[in-house]
Amino acid sequence: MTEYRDSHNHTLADYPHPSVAVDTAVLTVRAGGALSVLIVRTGDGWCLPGTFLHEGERLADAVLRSLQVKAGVTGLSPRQLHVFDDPHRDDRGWVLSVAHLDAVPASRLAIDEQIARLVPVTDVPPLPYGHGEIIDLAVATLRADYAGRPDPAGLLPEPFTLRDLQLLHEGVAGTALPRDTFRRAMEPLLRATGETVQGVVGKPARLFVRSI
Amino acid sequence: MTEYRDSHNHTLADYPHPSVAVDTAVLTVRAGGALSVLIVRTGDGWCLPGTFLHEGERLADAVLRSLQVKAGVTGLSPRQLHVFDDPHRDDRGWVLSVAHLDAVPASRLAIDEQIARLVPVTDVPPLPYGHGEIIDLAVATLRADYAGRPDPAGLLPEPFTLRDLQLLHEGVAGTALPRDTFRRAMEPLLRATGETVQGVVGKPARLFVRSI
DNA sequence: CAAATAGTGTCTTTTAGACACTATTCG
DNA sequence: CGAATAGTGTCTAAAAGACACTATTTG
Repeated sequence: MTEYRDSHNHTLADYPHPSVAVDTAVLTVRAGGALSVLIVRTGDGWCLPGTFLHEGERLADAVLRSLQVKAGVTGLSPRQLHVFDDPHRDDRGWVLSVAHLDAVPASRLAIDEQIARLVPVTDVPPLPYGHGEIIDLAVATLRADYAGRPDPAGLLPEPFTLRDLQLLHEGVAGTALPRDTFRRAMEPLLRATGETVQGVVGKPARLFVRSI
Repeated sequence: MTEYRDSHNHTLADYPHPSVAVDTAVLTVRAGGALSVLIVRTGDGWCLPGTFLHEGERLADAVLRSLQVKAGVTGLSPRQLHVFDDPHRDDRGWVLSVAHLDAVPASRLAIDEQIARLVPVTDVPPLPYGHGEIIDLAVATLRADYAGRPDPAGLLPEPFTLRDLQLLHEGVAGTALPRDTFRRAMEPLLRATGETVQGVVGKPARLFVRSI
């Protein structure tokens, strides 16, 4: 096994251990098209949902557990962003916090307005303990993911039209995207179901599913 | 402060805490141009250098401490890659490992061949505990960094010629790069000192320093 | 038909790369 | 001079974007 002995030849049990927490930026695109983040009420203000890691628990499971409690969400795939390790970050003691990103369809968020809110990422109130920084990192990460592939986080229920997909990507990017270029970039990465949307004004759009 | 209470309303002190370790892929480009990684001897085989986090210590400082001991290196800038959190990863108990990347000029590595080796990343022996995966992640991260900017890790002593820079980038990338395209991409991001190399065969090359 | 939306052809601009040419040094 | 290396002009191919055109539906 790895020799984690240091220069004084101490081993695992000799040192006090930190508490480990997870904090998560839950991102979603709301009906209006705004990329938004979930924040929860704490004492006097707001912060990202988080919890302490339980014994023998995986980080991703701790994230899911905290979101289950705070927003009634299940079955997602948290992604690690960064470990915040300033020993004086938390006044209750030595706490490492592992920041996560989780993208969630808005329809799967069951938010109790008393304890949680969904706010546009362009309009986040000041948050304590570097949580604003976590959101910035999460947004940048999600945007990078969406730049090259169609809905990698699966925010859109299948099947969908190219228009649906573009509106979603514009919500994530926070800017308009050129329609023709978007189609040419994304269509090769999709599979047409052969069906079209019925009963709408205009030429019926083809329906697609993610193919890769 | 953040409410890290879970659904059972326990707090910080109620749970056992994990040990936290750091493991580091130290990457460098050797004289021959090969991107290489530092591995250290452990009992029967080899692994990445690592250590346990001491009380109140920052992760980056633990990384630097472990490298000081294992390779006599100081003053670098470790970069977090990923937290490995499988509770059964380490048979001595519950250990979270934060994988890091640190790029180091080969000239600053003081390697005692009895306890450490520098091996090309194309020729890494099988390593235990996911350390091979850490190296893959570190290499991909370093290559992404080097794709767009001149020597972002500062592996090359200033001033340098465009040829020196290209040989370094080719070492990191593991492939040849087109000379003219490389120059046109990098020159705007450098500042010419106005000096040239003296006493070499061929037209004397201009010297540059990183400008951003 | 008008309005609305889907889908595409084509032109321009930009960029990466290929290639070849010129420039300047040493021996 | 020839060998070696530095530096650059120019052509081509590929990609992104602008623009406009055609296609198909509802009302």
